Amino acid sequence: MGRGRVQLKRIENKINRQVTFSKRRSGLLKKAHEISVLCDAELALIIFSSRGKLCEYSTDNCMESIIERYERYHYAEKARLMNDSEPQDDLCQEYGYLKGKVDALQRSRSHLMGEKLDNLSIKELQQLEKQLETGLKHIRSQMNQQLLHSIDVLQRKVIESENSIKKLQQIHGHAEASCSSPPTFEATNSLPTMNIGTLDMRGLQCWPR
Amino acid sequence: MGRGRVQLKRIENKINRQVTFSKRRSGLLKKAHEISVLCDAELALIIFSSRGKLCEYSTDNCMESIIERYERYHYAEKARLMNDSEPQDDLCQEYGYLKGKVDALQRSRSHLMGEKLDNLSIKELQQLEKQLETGLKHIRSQMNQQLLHSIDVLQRKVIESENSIKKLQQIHGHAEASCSSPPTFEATNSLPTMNIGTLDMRGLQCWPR
DNA sequence: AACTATTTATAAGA
DNA sequence: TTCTTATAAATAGTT
Repeated sequence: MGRGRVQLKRIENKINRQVTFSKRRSGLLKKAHEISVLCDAELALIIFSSRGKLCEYSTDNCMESIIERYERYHYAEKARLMNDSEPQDDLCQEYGYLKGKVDALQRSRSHLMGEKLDNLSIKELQQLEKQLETGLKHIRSQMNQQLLHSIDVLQRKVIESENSIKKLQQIHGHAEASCSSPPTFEATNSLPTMNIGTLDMRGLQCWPR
Repeated sequence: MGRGRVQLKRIENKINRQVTFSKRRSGLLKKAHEISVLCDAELALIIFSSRGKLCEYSTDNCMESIIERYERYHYAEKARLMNDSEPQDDLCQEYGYLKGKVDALQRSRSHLMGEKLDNLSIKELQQLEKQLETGLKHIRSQMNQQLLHSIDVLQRKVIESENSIKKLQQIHGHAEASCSSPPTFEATNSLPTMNIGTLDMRGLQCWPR
């Protein structure tokens, strides 16, 4: 794209490289955002320039959770690589302690994700099951709260705008009172049936993050 | 690009969305590769389709090291913000990195346990829910396997002892053949219905730990 | 940072 | 899926 055909090899001129990088980076970020929105995909993009500057994009602005999801996919391999990692010098006790902690946390975390269960006893598995069931309950309750809150906020907004419209109509007389009244939204506590699993929340400004 | 102008919003038609995703994904991967080569940049791209399929690109095919670099970049910054008085040597950096990692793991673990959910979006909560459900499935399947194995071991033991008893009876004659024969256990593959969820396993010595 | 001649990406159709 | 093609979009080289 552009006046010359592009050769797929490193641009040797430093200035050119820098300029091209800047242009293409913004293009790439734009396209990443587009596919994310258009196709409902979740994606993460990490770019380090040749001078080491970081630039990133991630769907919903949650890079960490996407990286985590990615690592779940490759968990087995990663665990293997981490297992034969170096025996550290003990320059710093705290450092060793932290390393152990990372290991322990990682083990605990994989158990919670239903991985690496081979060495667990029936009793431990039962405990884990109970733990996950409790966790799920909390998560669902939290989801419910957020949804209800969003609905509440929306209801208030609708009522507000309805009131504003009524006031405007009163001020301007009732010349055209019988036509083009806005649709109304019944503020009721009985929510209509909704499939939360497929509810599109992207436009909704949810709870304080 | 193409025959129509593109609206930046989710494509509602499922087929269209899928096709567009496929096309744009390859475009994105191509551009990612190009900027990487042309501008000597290091980059990582993770794409999850709306149906959860993973697709990835990374410079020099080393996703993990780029992710690690990314995390170090952030942890370093974080550490610097937290105590900008520290003279940073390598060990301290490594320490800060591990500390950040512990934080991240701890957060992830809490989320999996249904704790500290306040800062999660609806989307993240839904992801978490799905993750836990998958984990539970694995755990229950693992439990089942262990239980079936224990039962198998017990059955074999019972059959062995029955055989031993029969042999002893044959050796010692049939003087009292009609009284006090031991209860028999039918070695059958069709297990009786059992409620695994409430089965009391406390006395059972299960499989190698 | 803008401009613009070109190349490239891709939406729609087959 | 894959190909074709008209058209929108990106961008290389230039100002």
